[in-house]
Amino acid sequence: MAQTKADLFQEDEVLCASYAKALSHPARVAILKVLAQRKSCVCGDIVDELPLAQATVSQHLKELKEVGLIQGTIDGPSVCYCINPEGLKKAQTLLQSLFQTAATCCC
Amino acid sequence: MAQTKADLFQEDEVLCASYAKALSHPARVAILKVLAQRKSCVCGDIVDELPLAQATVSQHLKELKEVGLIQGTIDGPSVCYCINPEGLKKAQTLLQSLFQTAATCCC
DNA sequence: TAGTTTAATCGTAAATCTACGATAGGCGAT
DNA sequence: ATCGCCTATCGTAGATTTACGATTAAACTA
Repeated sequence: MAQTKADLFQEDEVLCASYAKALSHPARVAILKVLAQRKSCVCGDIVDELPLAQATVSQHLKELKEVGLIQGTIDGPSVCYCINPEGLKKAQTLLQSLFQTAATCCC
Repeated sequence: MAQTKADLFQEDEVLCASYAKALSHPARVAILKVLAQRKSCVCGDIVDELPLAQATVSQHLKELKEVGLIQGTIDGPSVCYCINPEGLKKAQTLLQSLFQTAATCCC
C-alpha cells in the first residue's frame, strides 16, 4: 500500500514532488554536480566519481533521465550524459515557487 | 540493501537530498501549501484538507518536522503546526545552490 | 570474425516508504 | 473521576527503493 495517491493531489504538487524525488538521493545530487563540473559527461566517468557499482549508477541515471533533469546521447560505444537545461529550469521554478509560497508563515 | 550509503557522499549532498526527500511526496508539498495559505495551522484542519487518513497525515507531518521544515507547538488539546522559516530557508539555499551549479552545462 | 569495451537490463535481497485501522495518551469539559 | 476530542504511535500489509552481480546488447578494434 505504498503507492502514492497521485490523482488525489493537484497536478503541480505531484510534479513538484516528482522533481524533489529525483533529487532525494545523495548519489543523484552528486551526479548533477559531476555533470556540471566535468567537461566530459561520459557514463563511465560518472561511475568512477561515485562510490557505487556501475549498475547502481546506471539506475540513478535512468531516474534523472526519466524526470527530465538530464539527457543522454549515444557517442559511439559510450553514452554522453548531460544536464537538460529545460528540465532543470522547470524543477527550479516549481520548487522556487513552493518556497516562495511557504515563506508566508501563518503563525 | 536499500540503505543509502550516506557516509560515502559529501555532507551537503546528503543534506540537500534529505530536504528534497521531505518534499518528494505530493502530500507533504500540499501540507506546506496549506500551512502557508491557512491562518490556522491546527493538525485537524490539515487532515481535513488532505485526502488521507489522520494517521497518514500525522506521519507526513512527522517527516516534515524531523527535517526541520515545520514545527509543532501544543495548543491545548490540539497541535498548531507551522512552517519553520529557518529550515525552509536552509532548504531553499541548498537546492538553489544545486540548481545554480547544475546550470553550467558541460555539453 | 573474434574479442574487448561500454552501458543497460535482469534478477534478487534487504531496507524503506506509504497507508490505514487500532490503540494510547493528553487535555478540557461535564 | 469520567467522558469525549485530538493527535501520536503501534502494528501491519503491500509497494517501492536501493544496491549489486550477472547477463545482454551495441559498437569499436584487431
